[in-house]
Amino acid sequence: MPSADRGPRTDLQVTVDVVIFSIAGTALQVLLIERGLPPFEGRWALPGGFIREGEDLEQAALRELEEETGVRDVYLEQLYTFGDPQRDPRGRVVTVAYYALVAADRTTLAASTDARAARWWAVAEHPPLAFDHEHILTYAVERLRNKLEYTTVGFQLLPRRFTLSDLQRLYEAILGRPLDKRNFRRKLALLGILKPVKARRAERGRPAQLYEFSAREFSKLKDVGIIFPF
Amino acid sequence: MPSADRGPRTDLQVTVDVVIFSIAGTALQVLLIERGLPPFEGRWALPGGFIREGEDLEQAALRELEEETGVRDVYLEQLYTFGDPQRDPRGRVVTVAYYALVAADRTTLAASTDARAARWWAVAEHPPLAFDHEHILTYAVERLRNKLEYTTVGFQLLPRRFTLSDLQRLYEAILGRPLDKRNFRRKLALLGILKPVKARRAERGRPAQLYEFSAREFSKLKDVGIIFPF
DNA sequence: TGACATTAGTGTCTCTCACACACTAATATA
DNA sequence: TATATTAGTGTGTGAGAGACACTAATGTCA
Repeated sequence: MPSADRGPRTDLQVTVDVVIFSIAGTALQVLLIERGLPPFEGRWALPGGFIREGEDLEQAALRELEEETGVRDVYLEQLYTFGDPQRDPRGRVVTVAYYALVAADRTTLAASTDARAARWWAVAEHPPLAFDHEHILTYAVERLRNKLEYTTVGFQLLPRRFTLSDLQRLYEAILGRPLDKRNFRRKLALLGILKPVKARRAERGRPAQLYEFSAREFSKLKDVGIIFPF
Repeated sequence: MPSADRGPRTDLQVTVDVVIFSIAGTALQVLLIERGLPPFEGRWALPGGFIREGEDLEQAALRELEEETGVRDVYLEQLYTFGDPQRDPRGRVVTVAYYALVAADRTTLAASTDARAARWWAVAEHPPLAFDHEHILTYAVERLRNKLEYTTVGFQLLPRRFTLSDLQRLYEAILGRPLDKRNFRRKLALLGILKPVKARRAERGRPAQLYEFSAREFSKLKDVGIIFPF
């Protein structure tokens, strides 16, 4: 905390940047915005902006998220704070990065009343990014992968009802490696946090059982400190 | 990133606070500073201060660390960024919290040329803290516990040479629960990252073999993605 | 000098979980 | 009715986690 050190500085800004993830088919997607102003005009960047008066950091991140996607109650987690003095050519800008997980069916890509272009990119094929956003994105993907292995955050990326194959594809997309179907399903069954609903879904091939995530059962597990072991 | 949003704000500060851990005997310790100025005059607080011009966040944390303890090359990790608008009565102050691990034998508690009182407190018995520092400390302890279970950060808290009992006491102090001696030693042996040195240490009872941490062997493990499984 | 207190050091068994692995079932369509 | 496509199911093996109790080496004190 401030002591009788040297005085505070004033030419300094704090922003919040949000890495918004979603899933499309078999690929992990990230929402990017094409910058309309210098610096990095025309380059793509993570959505973000200055924090406002009286606004908590997480509130600011939620606001950015809602502005871009129209959704509100999604998974959001603080990622890391980047403060390299050179990271923004305009001056000293410290940014607090968050990442968010948005279910594919809920995202409406907030009508671009905003003049800026915003679109989803497959993480594996995204364009060059402005500022140090490449770094932030890489870090977010890494964190997401780790979290996936010992929590259930991944469920946030699926619609309310989904098949076990959906879930497995999700995990494979994020982890970037194939998983064994039987082992995957066995672990899931062991956890007992999915409940089958009275509906099936047929697209091609044999129809698949639909499931819902059972927050009830899950909270029981959390109480006992059990986590999601993929 | 800044867009054509509303303009930046100027009455805003960024500080860095550092939770500095050490081990004394059987208890986890944290370094606190008694505040000499309002707000919270007379209260104890985490060491910290404003970031300086052209100074990276981590540099700022290292500087605070060195000012208080005189040590430089220690384990330091960014913890979390706290930005509640009410957290500092003087105005909007966003703080980036770090935590550091300092070996007991290296800490010299930098001669208090500084007028401020600084001392180690057992985490379990620390006094009330200023600002939201109680919250930060709690979070740091939690993080340290987690890290301890899947990395080797804990070694940073011991002197270069130590006994297996020292190491076990360290783990028990941080985790707050007893560990089985044989299981503990077996896992350690399996990792193969400790090398015995030609010396033993006797205080009371049977003299104990001294060990050193083998960074060589450890880096081999890291390459393969193996981690410390306590 | 021998009993005692104190700390260091050592193996085995059981159970759970991770991982490898291949076939049958249900539907749509040609 | 054959074929393509996706869903669904069980077992065996190996590694590691956790429970558990005695012997060894030293210092101290009667």
